[in-house]
Amino acid sequence: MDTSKRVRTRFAPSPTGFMHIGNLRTALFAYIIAKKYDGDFILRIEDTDRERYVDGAVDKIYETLRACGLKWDEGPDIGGPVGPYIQSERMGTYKQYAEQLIESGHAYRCFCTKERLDELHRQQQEQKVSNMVYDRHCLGLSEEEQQRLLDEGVPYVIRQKMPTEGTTTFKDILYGDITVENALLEDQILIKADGMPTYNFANVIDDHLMGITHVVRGNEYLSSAPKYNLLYQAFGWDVPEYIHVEHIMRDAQHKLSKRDGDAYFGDFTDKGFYIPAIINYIALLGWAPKGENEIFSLEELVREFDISGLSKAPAIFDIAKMTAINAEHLQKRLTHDEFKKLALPYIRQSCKREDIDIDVLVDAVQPRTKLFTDIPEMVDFIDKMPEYSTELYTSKKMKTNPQTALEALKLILPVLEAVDEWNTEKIHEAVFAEIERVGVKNGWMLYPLRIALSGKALTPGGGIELADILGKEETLSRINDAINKLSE
RNA sequence: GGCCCGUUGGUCAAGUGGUUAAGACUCCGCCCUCUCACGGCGGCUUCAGGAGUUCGAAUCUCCUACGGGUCACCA
Repeated sequence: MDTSKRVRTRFAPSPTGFMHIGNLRTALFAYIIAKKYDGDFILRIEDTDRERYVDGAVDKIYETLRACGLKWDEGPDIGGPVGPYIQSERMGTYKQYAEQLIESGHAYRCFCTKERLDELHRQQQEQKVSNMVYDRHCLGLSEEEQQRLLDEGVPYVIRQKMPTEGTTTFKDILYGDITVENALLEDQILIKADGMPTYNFANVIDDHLMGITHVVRGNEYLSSAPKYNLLYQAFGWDVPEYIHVEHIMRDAQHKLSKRDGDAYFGDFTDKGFYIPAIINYIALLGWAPKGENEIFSLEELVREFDISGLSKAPAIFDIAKMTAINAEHLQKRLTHDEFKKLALPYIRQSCKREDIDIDVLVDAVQPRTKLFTDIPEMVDFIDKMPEYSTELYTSKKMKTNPQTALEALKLILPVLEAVDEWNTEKIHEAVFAEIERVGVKNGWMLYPLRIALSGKALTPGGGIELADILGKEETLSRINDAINKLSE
């Protein structure tokens, strides 16, 4: 990879809806590469297709990129030296360059109607033509004929004139040199009948004018890349370096699509994923770090990234792995305060009580949270003791059952009543003194306590932690209730 | 169908002619333990197939198979 010039990459989405996770990953790699080499990351909106334009989609792009921390150095909202950064505002430019190509003999006007093109296509299919390309009907038009059609106001497109012989080679950093026969290349449309440029043309013009040095894009553009090279050559411009990244798949046969309900960025935040973890995971899809660690913040990704770690094969999306990465971030990377801030809204979904020790609760919840959405169910027993069966007191391993539980709770009640300073340490001290005095195993005493305070088989923390969270009054009250329940 | 690209365990993947073929996730056991989780230990499972080149191939070459991409006045 050539980094002798200032590196400039771009993310060039079309405002056609939500942010696909594969698209976001392309943006991520473009961002990382720019930042890795202290370069610029540019945002350009490709809105040349008026049919597919969706209102609000541009805002969605800004919003998602910002949420992910992919800060752009130049873009439609903040401007920059090579704007405008919205293609629909650059119309004159494209037309002008296309005309230039006509004059230099690299392009020509085509007046073919949609009907003729459809018919041509139908015939080619019928005859099983292997290389179905435009038949260059309008290339043979005389000057006079062209002028006549122009005068009549017949709509036309501008097509690129491909060489009929030889080969074209382009270079991709990942794939190396790829060579194709020029005869196989179609005379692709550069300017549409409505005057708008096609993606294929606008891209080349903008990437050049904006000084893009490295084009990071989806693998679906790999086969059209030779045509771009020919365009660059026709203009006498330097060709940028390409990095085509493979798709993210649902399984070996299918790309991740909206049908699966988990193709868009928003789908994952809705499911309780933490944004830096999403970024971390998608970076790992199709890229492998040098070392063994795979938990990274965005800044660390920039530091660790190396182009040689990129994969040429499609990667299958694995929600289980993403969940594990998410858990790592939540449990290990976040401080108590950071986690508290993010988790509180989820805690409050099912736990409204204010008279509990929230910090102890947060500490209990954090190491057990894989997804934020796990939290409400985890803490719902705090507001209200759930209905539960006394069979919960039975544990083979702890050697407990409803009878021993009643015994244990009766012993523990006065001990807890006597605790003055209500915190985990003091409660622990008092309870363990009692355990020692009675001469029983920890579990024999503590397991029943946990059940009595929660009514659940699984809880965030053991009996002592729960007691601390609930406070002295509530703890004693719940133990009394349990004793009554077990006495029946 | 033509052209282009790819193929290491269930998944992500390291590996660039000589390795007991890393690591992570998943799953299963065991340990730790006041449940679960965490943590620790261990296990299952991999070079798509076939020819070559070579003393030696997951690594190089060719063929086959399979998969993906592309063949729009969409991007």
